[in-house]
Amino acid sequence: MDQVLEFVLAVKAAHREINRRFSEALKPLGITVVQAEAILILADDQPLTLGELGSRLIAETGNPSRLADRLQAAGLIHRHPSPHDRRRIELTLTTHGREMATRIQQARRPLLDWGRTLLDDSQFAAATTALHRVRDQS
Amino acid sequence: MDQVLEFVLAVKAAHREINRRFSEALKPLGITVVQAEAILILADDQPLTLGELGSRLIAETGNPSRLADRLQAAGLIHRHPSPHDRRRIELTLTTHGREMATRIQQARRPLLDWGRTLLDDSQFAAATTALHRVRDQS
DNA sequence: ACAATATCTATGTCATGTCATCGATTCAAG
DNA sequence: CTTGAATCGATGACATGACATAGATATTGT
Repeated sequence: MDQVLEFVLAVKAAHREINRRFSEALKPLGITVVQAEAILILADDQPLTLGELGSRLIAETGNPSRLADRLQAAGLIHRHPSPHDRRRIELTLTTHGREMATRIQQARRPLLDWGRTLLDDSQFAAATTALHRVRDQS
Repeated sequence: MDQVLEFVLAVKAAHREINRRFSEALKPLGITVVQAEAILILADDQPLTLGELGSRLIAETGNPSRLADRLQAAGLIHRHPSPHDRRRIELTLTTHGREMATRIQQARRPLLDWGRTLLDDSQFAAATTALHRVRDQS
C-alpha cells in the first residue's frame, strides 16, 4: 500500500488506541479525556479565558464553551467575567478541580509507564519529530 | 516534558491536521472523511455487511449503521438483507457510489503527494512502525 | 463622539465515536 | 424439537469536533 496512506492509517489507529486507554483509566474519575486535559492545563496556568484554553487544547477550533459547561456542572471550575474585558470569561479550578488534577496525574502514570516500555528514547524522538512535521507543514 | 506525553500529544495533533486536510480536499465532493473511507473500502471489497465494514474502518466500535444511513440517503450505497442470514445487511456501491470512489481517489492524490515531501522512506517506515507498536500492544 | 470593525462567548446544526440496550434471527445444548 | 445463548443491526444517550452565526463588548479610524 501507499506509504503515506499507511502512515495516515497508523496515526489514526494509534490515536484511537491511546484515547481508548486513557479513557478507560479516567473512567473511575467520571471524566472524559478532553475534560482531563482541560483540568491539567488549568492546574498549570490559571486563570485562562475560554479562548486561551481552546488554543492550548490540541483540538477545538472554536471555543470550548460547552466543555466548560460540563466542567462547571461537575463543580470542577469557576467561570468569572474578566473585570477588564467583559467579553472574556476567566476559568479557574475549584478545590474539587485541584484535587481532580492530582487524581488525573495519578491515574495516567501507569499509562505513561506502559508507553515507556513500547519504544526506546530514539524511537520516541524520531516518531515525535515525524508527527510534528505533519502538524507544522500547515 | 515527559517523552511519552509529548508523543501522545504529537499523535493527536497530527491526526487532527490530517483530518483537516482530507476533509478540506473532500469538501467539493460533499462527503466526510469517514464516508470517503467507507466508499473506498466497499469499492475494494463488495458486498460487506455492516459489521464487516465496521471492523475495516479504523474507528467505530459498534456498527456503522448511521454512517450507512447517510451513504444510502446520498444514493451512494444499497442495503440488502443477506439471503442466507436475515440478521445481516449487505452493502454494495451504487453506480453513483462507484463514481464517487474514483473522485475520492483523485481528490486525495495531491494530499498523498504532499505527504511524500514531508518525510523520506526510512522516516515513514520508522514512524509507522512506532505507531503500530502502540496499536498492537493492546 | 461616532461609526465601522474586530473580538469573544454562546449557541445551533451536523457527523462521528462510544456505550448501552432492544428486537429479530440464528445457533447450540439437551 | 425446544429452550436458552449468541450474533447482528437499529436506536437512544452523551460528549466531542467542526462550522456558522448571533449578541455583547472593545477597538479603531475619522
